[in-house]
Amino acid sequence: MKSNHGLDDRKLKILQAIIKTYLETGEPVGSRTISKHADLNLSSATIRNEMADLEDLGYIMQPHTSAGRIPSDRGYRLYVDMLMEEKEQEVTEMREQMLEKADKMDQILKQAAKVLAANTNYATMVSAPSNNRNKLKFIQLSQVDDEQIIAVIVMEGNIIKNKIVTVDEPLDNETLLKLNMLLNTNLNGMSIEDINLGMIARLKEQAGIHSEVISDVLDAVANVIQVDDLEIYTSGATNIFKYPELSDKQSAQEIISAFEEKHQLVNLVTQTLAEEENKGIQVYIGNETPVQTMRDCSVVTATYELGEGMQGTIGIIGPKRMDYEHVMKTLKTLMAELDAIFHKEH
Amino acid sequence: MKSNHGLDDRKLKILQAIIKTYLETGEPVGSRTISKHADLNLSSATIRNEMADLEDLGYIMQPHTSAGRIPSDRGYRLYVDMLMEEKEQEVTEMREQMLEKADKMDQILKQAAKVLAANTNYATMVSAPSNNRNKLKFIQLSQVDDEQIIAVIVMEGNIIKNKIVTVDEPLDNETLLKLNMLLNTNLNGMSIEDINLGMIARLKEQAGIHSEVISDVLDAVANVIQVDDLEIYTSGATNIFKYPELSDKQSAQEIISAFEEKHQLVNLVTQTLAEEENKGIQVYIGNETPVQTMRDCSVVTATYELGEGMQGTIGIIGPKRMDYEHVMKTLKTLMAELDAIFHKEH
DNA sequence: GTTAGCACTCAAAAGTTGAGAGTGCTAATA
DNA sequence: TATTAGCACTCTCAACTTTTGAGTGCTAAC
Repeated sequence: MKSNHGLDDRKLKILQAIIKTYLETGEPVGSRTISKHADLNLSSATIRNEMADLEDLGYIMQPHTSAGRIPSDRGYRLYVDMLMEEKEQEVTEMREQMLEKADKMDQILKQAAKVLAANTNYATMVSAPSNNRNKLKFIQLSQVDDEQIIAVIVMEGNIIKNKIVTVDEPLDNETLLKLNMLLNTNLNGMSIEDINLGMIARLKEQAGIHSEVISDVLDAVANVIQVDDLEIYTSGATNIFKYPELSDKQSAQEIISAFEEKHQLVNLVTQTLAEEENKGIQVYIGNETPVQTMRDCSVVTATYELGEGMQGTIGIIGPKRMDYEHVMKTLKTLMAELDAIFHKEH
Repeated sequence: MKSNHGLDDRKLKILQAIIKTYLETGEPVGSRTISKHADLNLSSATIRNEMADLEDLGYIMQPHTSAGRIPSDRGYRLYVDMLMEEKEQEVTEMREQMLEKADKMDQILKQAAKVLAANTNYATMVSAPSNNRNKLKFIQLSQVDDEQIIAVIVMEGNIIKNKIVTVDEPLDNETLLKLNMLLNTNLNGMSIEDINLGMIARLKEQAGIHSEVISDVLDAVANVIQVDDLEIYTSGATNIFKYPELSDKQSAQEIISAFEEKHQLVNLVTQTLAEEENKGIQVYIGNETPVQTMRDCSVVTATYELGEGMQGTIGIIGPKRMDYEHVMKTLKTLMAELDAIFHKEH
């Protein structure tokens, strides 16, 4: 009884057995089922007594009298916490930078979501790393036609953004060269957070009559890196149909909507990134979730880092009776995999 | 009895009444309901006789004895064909080019899908125009760092693509300039279909020792414009939950999957684009659909053209008892709207 | 402290019934 | 001859009842 949950060893074992069985079947589990469990040799009657206690303590509950028991959110929580303790040390090491070489980052992340979904049979999401602290690596303006200039912005990690800027009259080659020089010497290595008003004023001043172009370009830079621009890739939303408890019309509609309108998932990302203390894997059970429509689900998220404060989120959404053990293992593997990919194609 | 469907006027009217009523209610419609219809003054008994005929002819059917009738695919087809005839002339004019100024084309199309879904309460998809025949407008190589060159490719309609090319050692400024000149003078105004082996050989020859870079860039061009790259934006997939006949687990799962894995929708796009004769609006009813998973739906598609053979597809997917009239009208309006948007921001 | 046994509860599945909607057929009507 | 009224019949659906079986709590015995 060292932990603060106030359960003796036997109760813990029974609780664990209940949860595991429930994870497999999705049906309330009765005393008889548990009594047949190999490792603890107890009659169903004894189990019943213990179950009554566990229910009083709030770890399990009955959907109705004379049904078996199902784990409560609190029960899940205890179970997950125990799992976490076991895995903790292994988890920490996997956060490694997978920076550089990501021309096709979007494709890789999309694929990651897909693989994860296929592997777990749950719904998954992967957010692209936020670019707030990412540094500018290269900016270039080019004249496309008489009225249009294209600004190409490349950031660390080879994230590329473009913006068409419309001008009244074409800029001559020399001016373009000058502006490019100006932008690159001043902005190289800066993050969006580094670019303050003073710097902007300075740039504009130096640009002279072309300050407007600079303005537009800086707008583009800011815009391009905006948080609400946050790309989110999803996969396997329809997996929820595999779990009857989530696939009544109402729930299915809500959950799938969230996956369709990805902005609903942004909460999940920001929340996950906000929880500093636990940078590894996080589990939201039922009402703990930041996304209201997923209150009947469990959500497991992990933060990955591409170095330099660029971090993204991976999430798995499934029923509360999710196979937490497998999910965590798979998350870890995926991280390793991603790592390998980002490094392989040097 | 001018048309070849072999129905006299009265039968036609009754069929129409049946279909319209069914579109509203979603329930099988009985003879009594129709007999109360204002414009044809007939007793239910007469209607029954006519209904029996219509059933023999395959236009309607009974889900079971002593239920009302529902339209068969063939019935819908006739109904839709008649609608089409009415609308045909108006439809043709709306195909106008909405070329130029589409830096944010993707956002506009995404929004278009959303609006369409909100307006119709069906699921919608919008495909970005295929770039097969789109012309290159501007290509530029720039050195990003020692090992990397970025190729920026701008096409008519301001569709921008990037590709990072890795090189063994940095190219000096002069070489870059030369290569840029080479690429632009040769490729400007060409479509991907225009670039043949001869041209490639010529380019490589002129590039001398840097032919490899040219190779990579051309690969990039080809890749970037690939058909399977076909962007498809979707919205309102969960609308299908509004139609009981589509929202049993099985169907919902299948349909929503198609929307999630957009590649399943590619068929729809290619098929639509393939049907040359009818460039306006197309309707696939039930089994007519090119997407197997939508065999219980109706799919209405329209082709839009951005000039120069760049065309995309808009699709609406809903139950067979779709409000065809409204859908077609909305499709038209959307086209007009898109047109306005693409021209407003000159 | 553990267990066997029994009465009790409840949900889900399987029947049962009645109402309602709709049909097909026949005979009467215009 | 085309239309209609009327009636017997069919079938689904919803409401209700019954049965079954899993599971419980409690008590008394080990």
